[in-house]
Order: sequence, then structure tokens, then C-alpha cells
Amino acid sequence: MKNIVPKLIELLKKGFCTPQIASIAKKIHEPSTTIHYNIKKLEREKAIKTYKAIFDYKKINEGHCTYILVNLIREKYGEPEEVASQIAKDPRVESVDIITGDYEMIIKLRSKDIDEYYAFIKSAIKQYGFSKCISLTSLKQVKTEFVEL
Amino acid sequence: MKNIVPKLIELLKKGFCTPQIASIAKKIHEPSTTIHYNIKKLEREKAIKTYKAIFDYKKINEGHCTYILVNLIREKYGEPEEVASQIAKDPRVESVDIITGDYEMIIKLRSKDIDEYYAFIKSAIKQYGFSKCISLTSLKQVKTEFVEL
DNA sequence: TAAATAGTTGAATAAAATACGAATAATAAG
DNA sequence: CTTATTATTCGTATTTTATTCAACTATTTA
Repeated sequence: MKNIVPKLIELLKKGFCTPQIASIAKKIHEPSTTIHYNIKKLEREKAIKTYKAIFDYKKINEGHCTYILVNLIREKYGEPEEVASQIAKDPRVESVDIITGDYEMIIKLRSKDIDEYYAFIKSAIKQYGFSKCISLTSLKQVKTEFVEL
Repeated sequence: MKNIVPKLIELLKKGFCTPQIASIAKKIHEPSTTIHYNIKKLEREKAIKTYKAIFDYKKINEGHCTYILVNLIREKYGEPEEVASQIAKDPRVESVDIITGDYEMIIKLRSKDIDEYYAFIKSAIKQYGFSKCISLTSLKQVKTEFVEL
């Protein structure tokens, strides 16, 4: 039997969704054509980037969540922005920001378990030259991506 | 003239979206009814929590993004989990996690500007008893909510 | 204040999701 | 190993929803 679920998760994590114009119209008591017009305008202006699914990450084998504060060895591996872009390509990385303060970068990583997390760190140290990094492991996710859990 | 845009943003930030079954079907070359069945199954199992929009936050007046590491004065204000739940209710808060390490909690806040950020911090110190907190301001958002920018 | 531009809305149309049923595949029970 | 039960696939029919269009209204610009 086919297992298309992993493909669905991969696609829905980034996009392949659309607004429910009819139910918004009902909710705020406006004609659906007005909702349609305004949403299309937001899309045209690129205020809306995409529409996507939010998962219960435990149920899709991404139960382990870590914030990683990173110092980079700048000389060898290029600018922080370049490194950040590379890291962003990893599908398990939820977010990457260049930040102020003692660290250059903060990464939010979703992995299956602590082993996968450790594999990520080891590989990142080697590939991108993390000189020092602090991991803050999430014990309880209270809210993610604006969605309360 | 009506300005329904803020309402649309508020709704689309949390939900009121739906998967595009037809375009997924086309993409992975499977019948749309099969896609439909599998997505509904994921919804039934609650592996999918919701479908929502991702915004260009600068364009919706939430251009300032900060990660806040928090220590709580436990005695006076109750358990960290309870405080976290309260903070999660703020619509500008993207995420809240209880974490390991020197801090109890990490908050990701999206505000209009540094003034709104400062107002949040001041209010939180008073209301929830933040005893110490470190703010990591995002200088560049490379990826958010699994979406590369 | 006239003209151009942008936003609202109902009716018609096009497209998509959903319900249903039959066939097939996987799993469990005896 | 065979049969019963359950889960999944997928085509067709139906329902729901998005989208287009055109008329109208409000807002901005010159």
C-alpha cells in the first residue's frame, strides 16, 4: 500500500493550503466577494506569504524541540547570513534568526528525539563551524506559530 | 469605507484556512479522493492542528521580533506553566516554551517596534513577575514557521 | 469639482471539496 | 492457512466554494 502521508506532511508544512473565504464571510458577516477581494489584495501586496498546516509535532515524529544559540567561527565559514541560509534549508529547522547579544544566531529545531538533535549539532559544528553553542530544550510547548497547544 | 483587513489578519493568523486537495493531487500524481481521505485521517487523529496564513510581518506592522529568555519569581506569581499560558494569550506572542537551563521560559514576540516591545516587557515584569530577562532581538529573520524568507 | 482610481457587492460561472459506493489491500481471528 | 474484518484506494455524482464579471459607491487626485 502507498504511504503518501510523509509527502502530505512535507507539502502542508510549507504551503498547499488556501483561505476559507466562505467561513470567514460567515464569521464576520460580510459578503464573500468582499472577503475575496481583500485577501487577494493582501496576496498581491505580498503581505501574505503562504497558507500552511500546523501539526501536533509529537504525532509526526518531531516531538523534540530545541532552541539553539550559536557562535560562529567567522573566518573559515563565511558570513552568518550565509550560514543561516544554509541551515534554513533543513526541513527540521522551524526558524533561524540573526540576533543581537552574545550569540550570532538562534535556531529552533524540531527533531524526532534527543539522538536526532545530537546528530544535527555534531553535523552543524563540522559543516558550519559553530564555535560555541547553548541548547535550550523545550520541556513544554505552550504556544507555537501563534497557535496555543 | 470598511476596513476588514485587521479582522482578516487576526483570523488567518490562527486558522480559517484549508488544504488545497486538488493541487496536492496534481503535484504528487494521486487521485484527489485519496488525498482527501488521508488528510481527513490526519485531522481525525489530530496530527493536524489547524491551517493558517504566514505573513510578511513587516507589512502587517509586526516588524520587530524578539526572543525573550525569562526567569520568574516563583513564589508570588504561581507556576511557570500557568504564567506561560497567560502570556500565550497575547496575540503578539508567536510562541512560548518552558525550557531547560538557566531560564525557565522563552517567548518569541512580534511587535510593531521597539517601543511596543518595551511596553510588553514592562507590563510582563509587573504582571507576571519576571525577575530577570534577556532579550535577543532579531536582526534578520532567515526562516520562520518553516517558511524561508 | 471633475475625473480617475480603489473598494463593495449580487448574480452567474467555474472549480473544488465532499459523499458515496465498489473494489482492493492489509490485518486479525479462528 | 483460510476466512472475516477493517482500512485504504479511487471513480462517479453531488454539493459547496471560489472566482469572474459588471454595476455601483466611495475615495483620492489633479
